[in-house]
Amino acid sequence: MKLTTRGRYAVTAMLDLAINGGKRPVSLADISGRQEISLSYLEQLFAKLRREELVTSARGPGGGYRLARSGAEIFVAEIIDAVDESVDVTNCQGKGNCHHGETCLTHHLWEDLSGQIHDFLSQISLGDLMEGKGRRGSTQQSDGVLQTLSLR
Amino acid sequence: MKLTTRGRYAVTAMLDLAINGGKRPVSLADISGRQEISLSYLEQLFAKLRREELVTSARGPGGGYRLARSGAEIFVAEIIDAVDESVDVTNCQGKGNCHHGETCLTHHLWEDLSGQIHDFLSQISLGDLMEGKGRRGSTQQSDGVLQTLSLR
DNA sequence: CGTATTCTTGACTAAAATAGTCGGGAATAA
DNA sequence: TTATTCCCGACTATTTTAGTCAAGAATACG
Repeated sequence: MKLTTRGRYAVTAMLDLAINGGKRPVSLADISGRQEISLSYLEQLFAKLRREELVTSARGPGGGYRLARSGAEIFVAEIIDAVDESVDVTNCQGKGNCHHGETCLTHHLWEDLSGQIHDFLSQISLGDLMEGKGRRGSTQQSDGVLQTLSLR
Repeated sequence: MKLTTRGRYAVTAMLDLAINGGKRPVSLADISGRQEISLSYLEQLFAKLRREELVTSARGPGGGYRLARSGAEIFVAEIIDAVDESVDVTNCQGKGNCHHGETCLTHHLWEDLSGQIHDFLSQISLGDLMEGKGRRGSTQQSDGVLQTLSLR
């Protein structure tokens, strides 16, 4: 799991799609204009999002992209995974140069930690973000993880 | 909040320090050897960790670094914040070029999301990682957030 | 049919971040 | 006094990010 501006762009664009996409598909030019992301960069991102079947496309005038599923069924982790190939934690794996097992220990711990972040982001959907459930300090009632973490 | 290999290096190094640091300080050369991180790169990271008062240093033979507090009081988020300056989400802020408020909306949502990740990592200490509490699928009992997220 | 629109693809480039190098210094334990 | 270790700044190579460009394919619409 990696968390960079590219992932942010992808989540933002998908959120734009969730918000502005009704019956008609949304063109990348529209998203580009609203979110101030360059068109060609969006093209690259959406090529990956389409490959991972998070969006569907329609060519020609009036065409564009649609969410492949409802916003409630698309999770932030999926979006980030689609555009950000994850880090390789394989520094020492199998090489046997781990003195006293320590090298492998910390690597493994990091793997787990990044796995936890992944699990966490797997529970937040575009729908949640739209409804404001993703907001810290939200006063909404819910017994999910998001509420647990609304600390402020 | 950003999550890159640099942050991983820092967490790994701090974890090494937590594990191998008893009465005596731990030299960067030791960490470099164990974790296979270049010495000079570690120097840069520890300069920042020291500035943020997460570690203390001792010069001369037998010198090195110590955790500034106990592992139970040092949280993953602090470490990552110290070495990874956070992303600037200020693309449109104050510029008034947000058509229909949508641009600001998604930016704000992203800010919140990344804030949640930050909150999440603020609850995991080096001590937790050492004890294995940070492990997914851990069978240990605890009513904290870590347990909530141990999904597998 | 023709044309404008939009996705699709690949190659290329500029800028920034990451990871690492180098060399000189200052403190200090032995 | 010497080896060890932190400390610091400047420099460099590599990778990633972000963006450009150009050509092409599908398709709605007049």
